[in-house]
Amino acid sequence: MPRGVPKKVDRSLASLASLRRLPLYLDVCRQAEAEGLSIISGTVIAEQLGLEPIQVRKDLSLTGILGRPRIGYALRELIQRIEFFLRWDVSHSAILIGAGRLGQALLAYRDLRRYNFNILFAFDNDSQKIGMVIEGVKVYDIALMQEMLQKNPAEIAIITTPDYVALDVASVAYNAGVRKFWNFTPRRFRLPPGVLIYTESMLTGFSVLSVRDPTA
Amino acid sequence: MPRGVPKKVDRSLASLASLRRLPLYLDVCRQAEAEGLSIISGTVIAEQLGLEPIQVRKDLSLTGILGRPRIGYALRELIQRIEFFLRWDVSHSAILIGAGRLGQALLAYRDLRRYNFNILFAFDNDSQKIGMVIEGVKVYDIALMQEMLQKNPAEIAIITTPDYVALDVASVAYNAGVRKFWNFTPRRFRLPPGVLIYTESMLTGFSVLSVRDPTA
DNA sequence: TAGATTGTTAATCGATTAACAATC
DNA sequence: TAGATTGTTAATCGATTAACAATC
Repeated sequence: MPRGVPKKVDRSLASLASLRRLPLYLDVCRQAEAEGLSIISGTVIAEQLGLEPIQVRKDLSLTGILGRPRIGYALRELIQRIEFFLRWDVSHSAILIGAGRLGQALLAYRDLRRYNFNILFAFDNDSQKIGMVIEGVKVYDIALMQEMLQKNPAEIAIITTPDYVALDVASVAYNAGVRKFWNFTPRRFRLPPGVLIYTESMLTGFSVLSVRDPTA
Repeated sequence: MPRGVPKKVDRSLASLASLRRLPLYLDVCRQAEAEGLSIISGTVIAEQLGLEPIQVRKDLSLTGILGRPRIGYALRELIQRIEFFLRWDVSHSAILIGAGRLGQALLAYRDLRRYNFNILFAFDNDSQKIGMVIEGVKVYDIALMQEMLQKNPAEIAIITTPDYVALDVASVAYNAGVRKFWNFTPRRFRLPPGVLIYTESMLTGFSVLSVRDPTA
């Protein structure tokens, strides 16, 4: 195939499934690089993840990278292209709503930070927590959220409140301009069109674990 | 279509996608029941979740339920059939490895408890935490894990440790007979065949939130 | 060179959606 | 009854996998 021809990167071409696999490839690549390698083949990536090589190649082609037959992909370039494709090369600002145990666990999640996920502020309604600094992030009174968001726009709102207030706090953030929500409560909610809500439900993991047979 | 004919329930027919939607239906049904309804149609469920009615009907048929044209499904029966299909009608025993903030958040996750997810013990290597009782679950020295597991078999091991010990603690649990793992660390690991590992990675959510356009 | 790996085009597979008779 | 909803069969859609020429 012709080399040196830049391919167009179209993020809308990526399926949800591909989007979920790309971080896995990135992880394998980073580890390989840490081990001193400078080149990696799709076959090797596939092997480490228990996937098919063709699937890896197809996914990687989304990033526009061109590999060398018989050799593989240049590691550094591949890492950069995956990060670029996922937009992890630029900062993503976020606020955390609900500074309980789950929220605090997220504040401490190293990999998010490493990939430019920046939590600006945390909010809570518990006077015990207000004023605390957790993992370098200060906790503010939730009553100040709308005002603070208007002064400091954030791309993403993380919702780690009790579920019965999820919609309320999300609505406030929405009114202050937030259009992406990362919902960790078991309650799903809807907002006006033009909003992206990604819900992490523990129940999906539990359903897979209870139904699937490990020996199958 | 013929009514009163019992349909066979085959859990292996369910795709991962269907398995993820079933808890959503269950949630809608429980809410409807709480509101005093005794019947619900696939159309209404679909509407509340923003899905297509045909998809809901197809998924629900997995549970073997038969609805009535023009009417819908009997709520109580539907709830029971979904719970049965997901095996949430029987208890699932688990141990928690790593009683940090994330682990504690899971101990407090009400919906898991409600669906018969039973965390028997927690383990940690922090002497500060050993002996504590969190949400009714006692924290033991991780050195006791293998021994305690052999006396009290658990179906699932939840891994909420730092990532660099994930494989180690999983191996111990594996040797003590655990065959299902719920991995909350960003590190993927492999165990011998015949093991089910479900990994919750925050990076998948982040990748979707950073790439997808809310207005699209 | 020989042979492994890439990228593309085509085939397969599986899941979603459409169509529609049955029926409450 | 008329019309909404079910369950099934068929069609469509999209993702995965296979095949294979190009090539390092």
